Amino acid sequence: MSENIISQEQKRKIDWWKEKGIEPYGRKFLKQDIYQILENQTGEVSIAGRIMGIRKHGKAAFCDISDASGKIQAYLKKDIIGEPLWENFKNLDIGDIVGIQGELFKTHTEQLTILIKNFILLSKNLRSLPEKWHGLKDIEIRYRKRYLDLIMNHDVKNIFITRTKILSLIREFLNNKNFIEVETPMMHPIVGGAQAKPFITHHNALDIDLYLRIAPELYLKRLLVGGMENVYEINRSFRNEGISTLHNPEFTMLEAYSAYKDCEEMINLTEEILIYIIEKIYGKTEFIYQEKNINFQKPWKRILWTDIWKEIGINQWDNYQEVKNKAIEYHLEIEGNENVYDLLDLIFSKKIQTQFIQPTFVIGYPKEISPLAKSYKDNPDITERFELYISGLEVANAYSELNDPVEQEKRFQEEVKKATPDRPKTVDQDYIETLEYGMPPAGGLGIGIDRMVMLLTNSSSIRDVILFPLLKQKT
RNA sequence: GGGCCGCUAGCUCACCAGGUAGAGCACCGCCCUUUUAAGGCGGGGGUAGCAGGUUCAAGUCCUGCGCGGCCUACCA
Repeated sequence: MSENIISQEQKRKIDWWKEKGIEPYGRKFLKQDIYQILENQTGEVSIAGRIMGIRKHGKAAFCDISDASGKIQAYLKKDIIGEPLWENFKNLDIGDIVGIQGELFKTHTEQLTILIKNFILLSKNLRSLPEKWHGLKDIEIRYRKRYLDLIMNHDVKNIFITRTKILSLIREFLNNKNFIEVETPMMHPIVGGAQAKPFITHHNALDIDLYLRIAPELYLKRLLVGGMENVYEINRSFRNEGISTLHNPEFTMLEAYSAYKDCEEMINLTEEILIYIIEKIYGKTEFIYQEKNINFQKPWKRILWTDIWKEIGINQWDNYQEVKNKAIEYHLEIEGNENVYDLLDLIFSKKIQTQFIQPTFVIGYPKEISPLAKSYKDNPDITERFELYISGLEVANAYSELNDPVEQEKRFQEEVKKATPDRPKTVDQDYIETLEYGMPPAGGLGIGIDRMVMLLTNSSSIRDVILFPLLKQKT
């Protein structure tokens, strides 16, 4: 891909308009939405939009005009608009933005068309649009120049409209349940709330390093202490890790917390939210993702995390040798320095998770990998936590929140022992102090919005649901 | 980070036994007043991602680099 240079022809055209005394970049124009016109089908109309096609026929021409709401054909006749406007028209190109006034009629083929009586150039396009038939296919250009992707590829626009719709539906659902939407800091003095490498930035006036948040969790739970019983945030988190079809360095998460609830109630909430959205988007509780039908009719499958290991023949999930043998049996690549949790995660992500096509709650994760979750009363090694898998993708993570400050401090200290330079860990004393004031028992839920949008728009890459995914700069 | 693939006109793509670059759309000129991938005739436009190498000769073969895609490794 090379930076294209504005051609002599295109410069000549700009000059042509200027010489005519017409500003090629116009101003406010009173327009109707094309969609409305297509609905009403009659009368004098005024529209504005981008010229997507021109078919000239001697001293007449057809144009396709498209705006945010739709696309309509316009017909131009020299003997109606007169010589001067006809000359102007000859200096329009595909891609120009114009305002048009005219009257609706139907062509011989019964196509609703605007008979142009007057038009005005509102913005000159100096670069030729991608090819009208094949459109813009180059994936790199589609991501780098998303505006072209949106102009040329109708489906792409729909994906982002659906994304916005999903976000409104989530807010609508939670607001109706008396949840309060809040905004918490994006810049954190201490890394917390998840296991991930953070981005580091610096505040000059305070002369301190700050971390872009990897999760909002600890701030949202401070709000539980403050008496907000149902809170949520939908916003970006940042993780300084690899980029893939499932990972973008900045991504959007929903985190919701509900006081006096627990993990089990978060399962209900998760089911309700998803079904609410899916029914509003699809009008039913199932849809196709990547050629597989996914059915959200309740009850959704539930499986205990500990039972997963029994099912594949591991008697003691915390028996390192037994787990390692299984990993070897599966021909998984291991380096030797993994602990038992690493190996379990490896087996899970390679061999187990991909099988959970239908919505599946995996319930009861070990304490060691769940530092913010409350343990079961009768089993201190396992926490009241679930992850939801759909089509092999981890979509949600939730648990009963640990609200015991003494226990939380111990857990933090264990985490600090696992810290690496890449993944700094600090005991968040301020958070411990917050818990010391008393946090109500609560359930917390996190949903990866981008992945959910992927599922609901049948997108195979996270880049297809993020308007401007991070790409390397071209040098 | 590793593996595979791609990068040719603004866009979509050809040419690939190495012989000095083509088509369609877009753009320009002429003809055409109900087309819709409108049509007809003519025209302009390319340091073939970048840098080396092999060769009489490289878009084509080799090496390195850049960017991207897919797979793979870690976080959601």
